[in-house]
Amino acid sequence: MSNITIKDVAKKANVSISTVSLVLNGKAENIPDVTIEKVKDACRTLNYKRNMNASSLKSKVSKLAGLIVPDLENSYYSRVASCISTILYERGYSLVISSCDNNFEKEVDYINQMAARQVDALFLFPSAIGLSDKNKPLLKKTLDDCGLKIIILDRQTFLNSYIEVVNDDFYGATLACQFLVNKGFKRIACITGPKNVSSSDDRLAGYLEVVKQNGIFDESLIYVGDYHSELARIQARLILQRNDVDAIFAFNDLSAYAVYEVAGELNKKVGEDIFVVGYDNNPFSALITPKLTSVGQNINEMCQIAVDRMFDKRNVIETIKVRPTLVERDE
Amino acid sequence: MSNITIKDVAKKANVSISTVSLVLNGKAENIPDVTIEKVKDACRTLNYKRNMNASSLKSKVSKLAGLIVPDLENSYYSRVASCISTILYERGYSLVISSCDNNFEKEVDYINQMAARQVDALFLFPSAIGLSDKNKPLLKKTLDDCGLKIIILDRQTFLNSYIEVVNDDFYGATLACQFLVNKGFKRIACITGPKNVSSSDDRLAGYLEVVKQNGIFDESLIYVGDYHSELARIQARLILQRNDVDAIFAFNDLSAYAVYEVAGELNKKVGEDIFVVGYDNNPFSALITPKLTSVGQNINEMCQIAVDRMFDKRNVIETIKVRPTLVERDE
DNA sequence: GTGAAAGCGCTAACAA
DNA sequence: TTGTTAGCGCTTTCAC
Repeated sequence: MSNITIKDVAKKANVSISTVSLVLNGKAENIPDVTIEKVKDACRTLNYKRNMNASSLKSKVSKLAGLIVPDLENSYYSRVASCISTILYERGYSLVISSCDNNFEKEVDYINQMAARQVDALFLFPSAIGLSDKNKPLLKKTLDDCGLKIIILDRQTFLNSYIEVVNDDFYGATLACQFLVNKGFKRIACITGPKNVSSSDDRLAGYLEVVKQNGIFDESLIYVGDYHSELARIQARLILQRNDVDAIFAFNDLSAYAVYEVAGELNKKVGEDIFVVGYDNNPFSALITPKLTSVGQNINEMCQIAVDRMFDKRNVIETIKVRPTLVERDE
Repeated sequence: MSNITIKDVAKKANVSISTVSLVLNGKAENIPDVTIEKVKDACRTLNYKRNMNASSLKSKVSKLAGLIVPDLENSYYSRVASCISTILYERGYSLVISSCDNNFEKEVDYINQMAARQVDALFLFPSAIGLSDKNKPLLKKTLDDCGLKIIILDRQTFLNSYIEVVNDDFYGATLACQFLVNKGFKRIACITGPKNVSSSDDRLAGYLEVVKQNGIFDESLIYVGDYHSELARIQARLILQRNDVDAIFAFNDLSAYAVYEVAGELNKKVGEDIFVVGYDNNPFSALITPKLTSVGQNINEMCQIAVDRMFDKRNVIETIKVRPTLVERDE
């Protein structure tokens, strides 16, 4: 830690402390260019480093935002983290990122930590466990008490107290399903996510909407998954062994990969014997053969909206739905 | 922002400010339990939130660490970020994570920003561009001037001024190559990374060591890649069309995936007609068929060592090499 | 064991 | 236009 302060700079440049502060904060409209230069020179020669803690203590603006995600190792969240960080960088903000690892205690802890750090806004991707009936009240209390500007992302919480920027999962599912219908498939199975998780419930609603509208609904074609590989493999095997299914709408890409795997074992060819569409647009989907068509959340758009809301002084409490896009690939 | 301060807590609990501070910092050895309880109660009822900025301004300890990576979207770095964050959480530290997106200006900027934030330590994964002959001097100057405790990760910088925790790429390559030799392969090609990037150079040295020692060296089996898919596909095609190659050591998993892809196009079967080993142990390698055997950097070990060094007051400047492991899979 | 008080580095209102 | 000054909320000696 350097101990060169604004005071040293002022002395070196032969100006007052407040002049230095003004220059440093770009509020130097009324200060002659020569003075500005003198100050900047002094900063450079002294190798002055600004102390944001002191500045934020006084000004109540930390130029720091917080991001809490359920699992940073998940590529979806790391893409989001990267995206928010990039957008904030343009505005001179840094980002504290915490991954609660789907642990509710940690989630609450991190929210409080963010408050202690005086972040100017907190972007929260609520974990599924935090949104469970059991934990939701404490989550709400923590959020209310922390006094931060909260922007909820990804999942609709129905807490009705915060700005929410969520994915339109219903719409995304209709996109995927309609795509399959347009290809002429009539026997379209799906591998869902866990029950009572809103993303999966919404995707299922979208699926039902399309199959029913097209008169090809068959309840036995709905296979409940949990977004993980093991169960998806089991369900994929059951589906493929039926021999009466044309296409599968997997509610996430990981489940779609399981279909690829099981198809290989059963000597079926994805893209010929069975057609698959995924959800999430995981980067790997472009690497497998055949490349997987997948519904892609518009991460950039979501993050951009979220950051815009962070700086929006009006602070309107509302839920904004971001529509995903179907990324068509090989098949 | 709540405006309840330590002062309010003191008043509420009928004790002095310093008593509250002592309790809050766990330095309350000489304070009776009743008093401690009174303070804690007051904090709870007032919903007091500690202001870390003020605390760190005074105490010179921010309980904040910084991490700068070249690209957070890359799963390797997001795994690292998650790992360091988890380890630091145990010690009550938060982590500011910045992704410089392989942009050197941003990298320098972020280093200075971390200094301004008074982080207690900075973990830096230097970008390739930052380590180029052109930029290295400025990188060093920035690092020296920032006055932070620096811990370089991943790549050896040869700056000789900082603690470095790097991957032993030479060793990892010998592991991969020896594995192929043990399987009885004699015609082992490789797809390297970019020239003059130390990780690739070291892996090549490891490859050469093993093939030469086993008398199966053939210069024409070395195919220069760049860690990206496009070039890897071109090289993979050339290799497979030779029809005299048993096995391929791809210097990263992405290049290995390209071999899978091209093999499919040429109607060759990975695991039968051609054997592949990768490097990086990308999570996706467990999902493709056949599952890819890959050299895995020991991320946990690397991060643990790095964090240990952060708290090591002796501050010995040295380079620690972390040995990777071969993760054997399907083939 | 507890309290008073100085001051960390900075900002901003006010004065000159 | 520039300088003086009073804190921001907290830690930490040093008295009591």
